[in-house]
Amino acid sequence: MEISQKQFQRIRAYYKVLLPELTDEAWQYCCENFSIRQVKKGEHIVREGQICKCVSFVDSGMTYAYRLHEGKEMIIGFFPENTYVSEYSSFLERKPATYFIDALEDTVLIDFNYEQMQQGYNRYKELERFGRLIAEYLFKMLDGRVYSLHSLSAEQRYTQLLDSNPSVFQHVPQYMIASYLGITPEALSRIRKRMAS
Amino acid sequence: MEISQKQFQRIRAYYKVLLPELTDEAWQYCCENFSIRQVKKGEHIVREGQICKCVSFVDSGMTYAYRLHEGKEMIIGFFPENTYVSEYSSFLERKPATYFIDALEDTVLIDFNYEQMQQGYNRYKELERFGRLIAEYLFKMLDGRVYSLHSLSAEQRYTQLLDSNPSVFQHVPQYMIASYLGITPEALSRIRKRMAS
DNA sequence: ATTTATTCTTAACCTGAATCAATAATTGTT
DNA sequence: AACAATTATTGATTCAGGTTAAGAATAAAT
Repeated sequence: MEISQKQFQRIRAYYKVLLPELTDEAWQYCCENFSIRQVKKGEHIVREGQICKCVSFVDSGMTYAYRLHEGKEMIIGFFPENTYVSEYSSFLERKPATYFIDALEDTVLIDFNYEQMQQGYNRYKELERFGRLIAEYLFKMLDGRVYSLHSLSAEQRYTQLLDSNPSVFQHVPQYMIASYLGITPEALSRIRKRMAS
Repeated sequence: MEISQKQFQRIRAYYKVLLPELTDEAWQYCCENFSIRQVKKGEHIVREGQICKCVSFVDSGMTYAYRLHEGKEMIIGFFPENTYVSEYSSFLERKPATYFIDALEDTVLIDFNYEQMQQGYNRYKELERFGRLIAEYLFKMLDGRVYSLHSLSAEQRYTQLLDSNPSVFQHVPQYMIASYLGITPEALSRIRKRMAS
């Protein structure tokens, strides 16, 4: 599918945040190797058990990752517009994904697949660096998540999410947020009630 | 302080696990820029509030990371011999560390500081790659930790640690393991009792 | 607009782990 | 060996959050 000039611009802007020194040459390589993917609400983007083949930029829409655990959906995270999403451990190690990634709304993804990225790393020093910066960025995300799950109470985790990522509440039903926070929908409802009064 | 030839060999072996293509030239650069540090039991390696200046290879001994939270030590992780330890978010962003890293036993560290690493990244494509692989490695560690804290019960987390990292139990008092698991020492004691019978 | 499905709330009760408090077992020290 | 200090266990009590079950509020579909 075609990628519009506007989309290219947007992605490039996001690249530049991480990597100001991106050259036209390396960018050209990226442009030639992106591929675009449209996913309907409720469809899988990554399937548990299959190797995750790419890192995807969420151009528009909303995605989330979840794991089936003892019959329940445990929600790992939300990845809105203008973020990168991937089952990164599966992607890195070429092993079956341990969780799903689905579209919560109709979503447009821009994919960069494993082989293309590895080739990019080999050809362009800056892309190698981009790979490092992506990994470092993802590390920092998880670092905050570990802190939150390890040291904060359910209520503190909720308030922290409200502060740090309020837009999620516009897109995601409350029972999913509860699962993300590691509590039941009932518990979240009670926390909200307690905080309102 | 001097680094022995034996120590160099050991570290190189650990580099090669992540990065088989390490050349002699890049390795030479590393050797010239390592510095060695001896830390006594109970001493700080990284202090909360100060910028973490290096990534350290634990050549011998035992280290652990913990955060002071509401008056209590929350133990983030254990880093034994032959692993890398750092307050990596602080290191990456040049901002004050949010937790401590201490020596649990007399420990020998081999430090690679920020400026040296950045310079290495610029000079040697392979070191840039090494930086990426380190970040990816740390990502995978945290990914498992998030899964454990989010989806497993205290007892499951304990059994998982027993399976995946039994050597920790030789070096670390039980109350620290409890904190790492996110429970009290009393709760861990009860879990052990329950499992024994 | 009415029905149907989904999501959210509330209440009663249950459970795993926290807290408080005391004792037992280790480990370290002189 | 005797003492002090640290670490681990056990019991009684409390509490956050889970479970079950029902009803209220939204949203979606015909």
